Amino acid sequence: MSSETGIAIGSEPLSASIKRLLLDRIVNGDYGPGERIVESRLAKELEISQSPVREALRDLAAMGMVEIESRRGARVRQPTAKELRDVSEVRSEIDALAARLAAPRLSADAMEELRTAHSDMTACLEAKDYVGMTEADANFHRIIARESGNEAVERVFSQLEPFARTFITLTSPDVELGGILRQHGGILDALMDKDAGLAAERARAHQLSVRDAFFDDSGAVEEFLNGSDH
Amino acid sequence: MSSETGIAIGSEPLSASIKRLLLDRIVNGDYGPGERIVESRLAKELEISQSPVREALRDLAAMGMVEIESRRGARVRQPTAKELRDVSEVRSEIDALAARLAAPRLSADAMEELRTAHSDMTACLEAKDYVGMTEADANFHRIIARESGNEAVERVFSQLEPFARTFITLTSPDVELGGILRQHGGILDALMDKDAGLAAERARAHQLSVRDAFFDDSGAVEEFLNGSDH
DNA sequence: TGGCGAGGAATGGCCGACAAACTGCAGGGA
DNA sequence: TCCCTGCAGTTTGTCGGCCATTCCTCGCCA
Repeated sequence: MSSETGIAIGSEPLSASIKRLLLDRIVNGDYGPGERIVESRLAKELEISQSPVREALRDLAAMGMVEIESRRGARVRQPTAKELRDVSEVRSEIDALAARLAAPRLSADAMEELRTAHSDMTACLEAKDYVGMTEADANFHRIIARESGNEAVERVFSQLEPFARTFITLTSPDVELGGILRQHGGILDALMDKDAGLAAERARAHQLSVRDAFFDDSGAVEEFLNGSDH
Repeated sequence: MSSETGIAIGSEPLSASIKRLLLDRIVNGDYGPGERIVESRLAKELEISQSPVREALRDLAAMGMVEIESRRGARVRQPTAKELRDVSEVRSEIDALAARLAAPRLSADAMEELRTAHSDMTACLEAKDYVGMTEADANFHRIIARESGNEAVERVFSQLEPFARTFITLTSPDVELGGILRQHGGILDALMDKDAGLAAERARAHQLSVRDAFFDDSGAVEEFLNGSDH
């Protein structure tokens, strides 16, 4: 389960719960691209005040998931195909750096985590559980980012990661997911061999192949390409 | 002038003005590292309500300039030397990517901007105007990021850039600033030759040399290294 | 003497309300 | 017919206030 209607989780601030709720709705496509999110309306729907909603929207704007124009409100950011490519391109460098840094310092525990994430993903693919697969996929890369020991890498990664989720949600059946798994396997192998250079190169190639998928495999994404090119 | 006491600028939201004000105070060192920023106190000082202050703090937290703990308030983030190194390392990849992408598509206007930023920086160095120099420095790199045509590069860059300013503020007289200028010159030349590979390599080397400055040149920063190394 | 719990002050989180700003539309004049 | 102007509805940005939690101090008890 990801999230139903319930919001409160323990003593966590309301705004954080709302942020997660909105993120879920966005990456799952409940909110259409470009759709407007009205603070007061959402507040009424959730039976809370405007303030926490406002804060959640600000956080999402900082992540780039929504766009806020002064005095004109927030709307779900529709990443153009170009932007998703842009993000993948940056990810190719970030993930390569992460892999290079992580390789020599991977603990046995972390390797175990990576193997688990990888087999989770394999299982999800066989079960055709694409949502679960995106989560496992994100997890795989997140572990590497964390194990890089570089806080800036972690932060940048977590900012860019939601875009990847949007991608897979949009293109799920079209993309050759088995290829992603194989690439992950290659990265995993290189990391276990503590071959930093190879791991970095494979991580980079992986993201670049994701980038290129936006052209070839996905008709669904292409329709977003509305004059964003110069 | 950067900002005095006045806050309002045109019809811009209050929170944005406050954000700039706080950023100024932080990078200029008016707020000590780790110092607490109390919402109600600041609101009273500026004779406004809590809400815009709160929002500004949230924005700064998203940038990593302050740290907010739930129910425990905000404090100025003190980047450890390790973290500044981390950021520089990420920047080395981001800036290299930016330079590589920008090289083949640089317009004449953009090149002119770059030359201007470079000579501004030179002038500031001669005038020993270190604050102006940080601004010109930031500008130089920002132009390249913008001209990369990759929105994700731009966004990530703008998130990481304030850390660099902290760096120079902290280390101003200690670092061999002339070296930075020479490196900028090298990047500029490569860009004008539209040599993407060379520009990228020089941009990367530039940031890595910044990273290494945290060890050699600055005693002021070293005191922050409190067990953050593993 | 030292640890521990009660009590008070400080402060963040959330609320409900309101004014200013923006949007869209209708009506009048060129 | 087209553009400018005024009006009404909607929504943001800001306000002031209240409650709950956290932090700190002080007195109690072992």
